[in-house]
Amino acid sequence: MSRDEELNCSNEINNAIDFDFYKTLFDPVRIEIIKYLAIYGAKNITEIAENLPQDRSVISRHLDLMYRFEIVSKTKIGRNIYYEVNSQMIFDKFKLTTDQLEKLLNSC
Amino acid sequence: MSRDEELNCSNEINNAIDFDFYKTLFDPVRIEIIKYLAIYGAKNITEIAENLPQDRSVISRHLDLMYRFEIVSKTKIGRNIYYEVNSQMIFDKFKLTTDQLEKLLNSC
DNA sequence: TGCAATAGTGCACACATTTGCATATATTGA
DNA sequence: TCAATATATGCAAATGTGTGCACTATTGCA
Repeated sequence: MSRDEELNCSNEINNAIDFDFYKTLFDPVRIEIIKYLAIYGAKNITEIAENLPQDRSVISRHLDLMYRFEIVSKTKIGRNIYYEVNSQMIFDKFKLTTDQLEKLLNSC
Repeated sequence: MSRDEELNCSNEINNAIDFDFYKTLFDPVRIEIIKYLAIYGAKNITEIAENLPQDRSVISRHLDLMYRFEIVSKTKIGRNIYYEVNSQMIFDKFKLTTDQLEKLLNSC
C-alpha cells in the first residue's frame, strides 16, 4: 500500500465515521436525556431535570451540546423551550455510516 | 403511553444501541489505533506504539479494552501478539443498530 | 538454560469533562 | 410595568479516564 493509498484510506475512515457526532451521542447522561425524550416527546429543561438526577443547569448544557449536533431540536412556546429528539436524523446518521463502512470493507 | 409501554420503549432503545460498545469505540486514541490497524493490518503493541504518541503501556491497555468488546482480535506468533481490527464485526454492529433503530422509529 | 524481547500491571499524576451552586439573563403573562 | 418563570452562564470542586514511569511477568530463541 503506497503512502497515497494510506492517506486516502485514513481519510475515508474519517469521512465514514462522524467521530464528534458519535462521541457526543455516546455519553451516559445524554443517552438518558434522549431516552426520556424518545418516550415522552417534547419536554422543557425543567421537566427533564425533574426526572433525572442532574441539576437543571447540567441538563441545559447537555441539551445545548446535542442541539449543536442536531441530535435534538427545540421549539419555543410561550416561556418554554421544548426539546425533542431528532430520531430520524440519528437513524439517518447510522444508516450513512453503515453504508460507508460497507464500502470501506472492500477498499481498505 | 402506559407505564408498561414506557418501560418497553426504554428497553427497546437499550437493546437497539449497545452503549458500552459504542462508548468504547468512540475514544480518540482508540480510533487512532483502529485506523492504524485498518491501514497496516495485524501489528503488535510495540509497533503501534512507535507510530502513535502514547506509551506502550497505554496502547496495551486500549487494545485490551477493545479486545474485551471484540473490536480487535489477537494472534500470537512467536514472541509477538498481533492485533487486528474486526472490521466485519464493527460493520455488523452498525448494521444491526441501524436496523433496530428503523424499527424503533415506528414503535417509539 | 539463560537472556533478550515483548506484553501486562501498580501507581500516582495529569487532564478533560461533568457537575451543582449561585447568579445572571431573558421573556412572558398578569 | 413588574413579578414570576424558564433558561443560560461563571466558577470552582468533583469525577472519571487517560497517561507514563517503573517494574514484573512471560516466553521464545540463541
